[in-house]
Amino acid sequence: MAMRMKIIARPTMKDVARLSGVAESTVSRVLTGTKFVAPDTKAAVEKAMTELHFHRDLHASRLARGRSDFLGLVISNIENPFYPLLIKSFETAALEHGFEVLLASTHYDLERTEHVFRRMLENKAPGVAVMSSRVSGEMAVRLAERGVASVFLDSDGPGPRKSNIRLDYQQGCGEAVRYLHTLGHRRFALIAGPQSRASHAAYREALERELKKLGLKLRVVEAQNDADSGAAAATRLLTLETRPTAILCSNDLTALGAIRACLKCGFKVPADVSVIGADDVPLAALSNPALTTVRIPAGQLGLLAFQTLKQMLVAPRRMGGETTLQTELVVRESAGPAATGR
Amino acid sequence: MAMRMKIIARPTMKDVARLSGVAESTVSRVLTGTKFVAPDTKAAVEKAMTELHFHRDLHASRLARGRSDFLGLVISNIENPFYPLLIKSFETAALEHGFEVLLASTHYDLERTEHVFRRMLENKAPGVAVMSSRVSGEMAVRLAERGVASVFLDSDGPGPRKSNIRLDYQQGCGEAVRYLHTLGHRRFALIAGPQSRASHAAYREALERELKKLGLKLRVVEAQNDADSGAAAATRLLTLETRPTAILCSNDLTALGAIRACLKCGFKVPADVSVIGADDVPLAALSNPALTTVRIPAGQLGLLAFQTLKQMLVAPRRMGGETTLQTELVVRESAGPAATGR
DNA sequence: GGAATTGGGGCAAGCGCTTTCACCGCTTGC
DNA sequence: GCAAGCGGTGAAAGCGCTTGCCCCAATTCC
Repeated sequence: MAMRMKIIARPTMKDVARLSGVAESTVSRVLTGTKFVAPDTKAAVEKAMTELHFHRDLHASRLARGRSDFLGLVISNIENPFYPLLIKSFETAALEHGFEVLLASTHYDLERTEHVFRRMLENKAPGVAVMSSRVSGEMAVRLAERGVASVFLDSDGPGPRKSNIRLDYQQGCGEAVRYLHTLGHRRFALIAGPQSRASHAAYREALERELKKLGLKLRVVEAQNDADSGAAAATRLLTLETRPTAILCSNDLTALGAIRACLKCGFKVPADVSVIGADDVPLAALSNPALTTVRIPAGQLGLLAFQTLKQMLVAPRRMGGETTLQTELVVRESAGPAATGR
Repeated sequence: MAMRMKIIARPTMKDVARLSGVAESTVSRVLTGTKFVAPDTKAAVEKAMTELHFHRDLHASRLARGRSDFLGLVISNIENPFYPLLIKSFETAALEHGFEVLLASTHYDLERTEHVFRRMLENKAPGVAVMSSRVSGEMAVRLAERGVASVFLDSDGPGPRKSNIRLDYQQGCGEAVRYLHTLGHRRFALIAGPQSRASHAAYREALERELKKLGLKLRVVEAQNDADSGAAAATRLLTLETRPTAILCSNDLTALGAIRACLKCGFKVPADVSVIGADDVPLAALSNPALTTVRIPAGQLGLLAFQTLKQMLVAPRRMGGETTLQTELVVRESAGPAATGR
């Protein structure tokens, strides 16, 4: 005689409780580990769970618990190759500590940004990391009002329940400028990202400050953050009467575009013109010539963002703090000795 | 006299209902739009909501509703530059249709994969897209058993509640082989990804089939999916007695590594040796020489995955289907006329 | 003009879990 | 020997929302 199997489509804790002959509360306790349960009771419950293919319902759990295990991670656009490593390290750290990650992109769009933050609130995320530089600080206030901790990147400092991570471009820019100077470069240009974004403006200022120390000027051309725009900007620079021998870019994509433009115009890189990027995107090392660049440690950034958030969750209703992350020059092949003459 | 403001930390629907003088059910109805509500009632409710800064609790909503609006998107590793565009298009489509995306990476790790799928179940995702080729088909069964629809990439065909998207490498490989043949190439090599993964094996077979039509053989070297491994493989190929004039790669990263290795060994690309990649990663166009490659339309893939899932959600408890996505050769600079002699 | 329909909205029973409180049977302290 | 303490478990009250059902008034129909 075949066993009469009662197959339950979506078994609940009640089913598990009944099958193992305990109360629901006990099942809950072995599930969450919040209280000690006698070994054989526990074993019986676990047996019943596997038998029924039980999976707890996290929505119910989060509702009853009153808070969720989601951490928000807000970025601007996942296609920016700077993000994947950041996301990965944030996610890994979060997972290890029992959080889930709620990833959302703003696409630099106001409406979408609004939507993203509403989503964070509606999902009751206890904390959110905003790793996009173009989100107004007002969002931090709105989050804080609802008790949500936040950590921003390159925003205007910490606030209540809001921390900030500052990127120190000075270090990396200094290294880059001195490196180029040693190689004999005297005419510097920057293909800058949109100056409306704080981080791009900061990068430019860091560069200018370093050059000033050497009594040198910086020629700035503004561009978008993509390769085409970088190529166009480079072309403009190369047709100048006194063209620069060193071109810095606020971004690796722009730099890659600039290099292509140089080659297309008949200038060798780095023999005729040196190009330095910023970010140290994974593929920077693979292009030809391999890109010399000012590295922003994306992996560390993701980890730091998580840790900062975690800390704020432990110490509720307190002011956030500020941490600084260093940048550094990564020397590869796209910069070399300055060409003599012009 | 100052108004006595009753500030509620986390207002609930009950608060909104009380303030606007209606029942909770009515508030719910204006929130979800499931039933018509008279304009002025609606206005009153909305006014109360903004006044209280009300945000609905999605966990409660999902519990009451009995299902969630999460769609799972399982990838292997977000650092693979093939994914960002795929993720973006999937996410955009999902968002437009009122879904949320639950992104998860397997990292080719069994334990982590297990965790990922449990997470999908626990979050009651009604459907999940598995865009990683190394997830066993058993997962589809486990999902289907719980009524979860799934769509896989390059798996072993459709099944109950499981659809499949097949990448047709034949088209792109054919174009690549004929293109190279026309350019005079006769000695072909493939730097193949691990043959244990179905998609890599399929790529190799497609290539061999096309070459057979021309009476040519393919020399295969196996490598990992990264640039270093590609470089090593290329170096091996170049030191062969009869070295190939055309090197195909099952992946752009490998190809980029291979090109660097060629240059390092003193071979010009494409003058001395032609290299063709696969995927068409965003930065393929930016390297030097710009990479000629067999494109896998990541954007279309993401969209298709969503649409397939959506369709299965509409038609419950039915078999899934299979769709094929074409690949195509994108001609850029890394392949050229075969060098004469050897 | 009375009956039948209909649109708008209230009531209340859950959704599946967590957690407080209470309880039971035992060991421990004096 | 009795009170107190304690480890293990159960009963039940929610968590904040959705939704089936019902009701009331205002229409519409004969």
